[in-house]
Amino acid sequence: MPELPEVEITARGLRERIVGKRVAGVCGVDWPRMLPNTTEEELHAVLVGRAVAAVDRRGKYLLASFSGGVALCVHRKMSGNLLLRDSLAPPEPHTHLVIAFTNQTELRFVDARKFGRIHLFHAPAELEAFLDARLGPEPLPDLDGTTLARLVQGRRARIKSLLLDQAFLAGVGNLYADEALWEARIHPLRPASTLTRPEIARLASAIRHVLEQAIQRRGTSFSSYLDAEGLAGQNQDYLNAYGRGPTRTQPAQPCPRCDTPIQRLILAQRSSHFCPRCQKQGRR
DNA sequence: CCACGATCCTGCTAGC
DNA sequence: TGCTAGCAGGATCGTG
Repeated sequence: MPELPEVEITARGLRERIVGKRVAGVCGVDWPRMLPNTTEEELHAVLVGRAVAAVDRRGKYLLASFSGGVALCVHRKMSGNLLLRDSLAPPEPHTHLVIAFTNQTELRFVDARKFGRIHLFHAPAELEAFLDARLGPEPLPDLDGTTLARLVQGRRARIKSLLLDQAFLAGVGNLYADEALWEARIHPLRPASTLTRPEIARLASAIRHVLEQAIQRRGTSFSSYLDAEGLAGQNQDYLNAYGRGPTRTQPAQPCPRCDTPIQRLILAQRSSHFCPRCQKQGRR
């Protein structure tokens, strides 16, 4: 599940390698629904001959800008990967879009689950409007207690629901929400409005910390995440809460802080993992 | 404002 | 061994 750190690593990898490269062709679309506002034909017509001007990230979106202000906005959802390959390299299964460059390399969008989407924008203002309608502030580099307190102000939803809401805060998903709440010792179901100022400060710093650590470890390859070169990250070896609750087949793993078995609960149809001793529910 | 359920997809695995 | 049912989950949308 690519969240902010995984998208950041991919963006950095691609930035190094495709900025300045010129598009030779667009092909391979076998799943039109992945292009909600364009088609393979339009992408080909618009992109061929243009050079990549920049590769950026906003929230979990990867942005590839081209000369002339055209931009692609990629959301990988659960299983999508963006791989830069030699044009002669054997094709990956589940490739749904290929952007070929004139230097014999190509960017491949590979997505087994077909949840990923790519939008085309013709001008920077269109892209900005799309992102602004969906994304709250970026947690990196400098989310602090004051900012988070302001965001939380007047919100009575459960804190984890807010962390998953991209319009509340951009880039945090299920995995890093669980990790940040564990680190800050806050129960996922706590109504946001009941968080104390010290708890909010701890949470802000925990969010920054778990994201920065994951970036240093080149992302969490929990299921299918790979970077632009097709390499796995390392952060899955350092998770404290996520994936450590009991499952149908596995007993709960201990909390690394206090050895209490990690618990699991379903919130917004997603698993939440937390330590019942370190992360007290408190009053509701 | 907030919660919840449905939707979209398919690889994986438990269990028969 | 081979099949099937159930699970996972980000964003969006409709309902209460």
